[in-house]
Amino acid sequence: MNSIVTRFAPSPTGHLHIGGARTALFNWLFARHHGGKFILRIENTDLQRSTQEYTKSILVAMEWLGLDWDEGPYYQTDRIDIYRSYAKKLYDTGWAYYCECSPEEVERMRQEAHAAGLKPKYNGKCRDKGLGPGPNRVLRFRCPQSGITVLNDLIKGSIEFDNSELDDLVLIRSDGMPTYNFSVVVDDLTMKISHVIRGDDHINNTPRQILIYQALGETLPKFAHVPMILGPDKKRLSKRHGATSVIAYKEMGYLPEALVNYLARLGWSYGDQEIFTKEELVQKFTIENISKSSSIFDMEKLRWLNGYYIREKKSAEELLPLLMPFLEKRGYPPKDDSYLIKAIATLQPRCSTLDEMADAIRFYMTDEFEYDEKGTKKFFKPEIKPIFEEVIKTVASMEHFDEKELEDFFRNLSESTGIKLRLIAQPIRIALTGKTASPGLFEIMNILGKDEVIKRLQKAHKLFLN
RNA sequence: GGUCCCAUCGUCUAGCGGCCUAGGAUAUCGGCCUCUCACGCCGAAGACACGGGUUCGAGUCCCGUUGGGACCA
Repeated sequence: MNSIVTRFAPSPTGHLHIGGARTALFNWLFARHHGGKFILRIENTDLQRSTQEYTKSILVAMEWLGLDWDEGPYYQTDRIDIYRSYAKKLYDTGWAYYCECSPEEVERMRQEAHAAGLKPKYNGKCRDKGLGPGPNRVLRFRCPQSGITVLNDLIKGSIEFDNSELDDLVLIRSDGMPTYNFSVVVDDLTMKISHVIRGDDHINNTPRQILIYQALGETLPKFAHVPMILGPDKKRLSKRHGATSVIAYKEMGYLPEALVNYLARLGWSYGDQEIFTKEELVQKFTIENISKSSSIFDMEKLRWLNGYYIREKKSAEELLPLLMPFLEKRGYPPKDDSYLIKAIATLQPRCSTLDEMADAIRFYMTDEFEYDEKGTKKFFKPEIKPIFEEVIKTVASMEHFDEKELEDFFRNLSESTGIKLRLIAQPIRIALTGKTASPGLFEIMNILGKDEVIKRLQKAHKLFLN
């Protein structure tokens, strides 16, 4: 048994987003790599913005990604007493003091300091008043006024902070709720977290947290601050960049394996390798290989990777149940599994997402589709009419109607008439699919079946060749 | 504004002082394959932000500048 313990601690104020998912993934990978423990903790002390729906949604997203946790989910709201007992400890040892300054007063201090060209911070007015607990009083940390605090970050290296830059942060608000910087310390130390792996937007919070650890006489966990994920405009990835939640990618037809692979490679690398199974990631993941600079979320590469997983890493059989919800959403008439599997196999190299596949599969599901207007104009020329009729006639009389027989027939027809195969194939393709691009003609004829093919050919004949 | 972080092709990255004429992936473009579209294969174009040092030698180490980002306000 080793003592590696990591955690993911989202606030349920929104769906699990891409950045959070990657942080969770890195924590999970690190724990699994070392045979340690991965804990899930819900930081819901922001009562105004936290909801149960978002909590649920985050758990669902974690499960969908396959990031299983060994303990939790713990909820901070269940742990208020713990925070208060640690707060009392700090108060009893003189590391914390009560402050009765009103929010307006503190705001004024900041503005005055700012106006005077100083750091805008709390001026320590109540520091030495010796106040006890009481209504409208907050508990503040007695922050050292001098010296430096060093953060030895596993990713960024050694970072020094001047303690004089820090002010006496609030530990417990007047309503009795702990602040983020306090609860996170208490949680991480009581849960025996060995490695705190989180976004580097927390770097500036870390010296305060370190000072609290020290005041409590506790040993520090290791810190690893991973760089942010940015949007194409190099700003922190957010709603205005479009889909940012894991759930949204699920709904767009991305596979969890592809998203995990993509996220793992965003800000982390293993030589030139691009494709990783989850087992490989667990085996190969190290914090040393996390890059120090932020990275831009590249939807195009995710799309490529998802397409790769669809065509190379999944069988048509495996894809079927995953595709079903997308088919149902479109209200297609039901089809046999064996039929669908054959259809899916022809679409695998042609689709990057399940959503695309559900669109592309339309002509297999129904003959109610629009005909590509430019295509019909271009390929249904009067001179093709006798050929088209010959096709209907011969195809109707075919015995096997398999790919070989079909291909032989079309090639012979092309040769005997001297008309290029594509000029024969394209109107047929449009008649069967409505489009000028599709899977192989003989494949789709074979899958659709003779009766359906004849039916569609006759319909197109009536529409475009009369 | 203050503090902190970061800096290799458009993007993700390899590189941890000589193996670099800077490699891979994606995207882009061209070719091949071909019944169309994809897939696949082959090829092209494309980067060490800038300036000083250190060193026999710097993408790699140090300093500065510039640029970007985060946090606090």
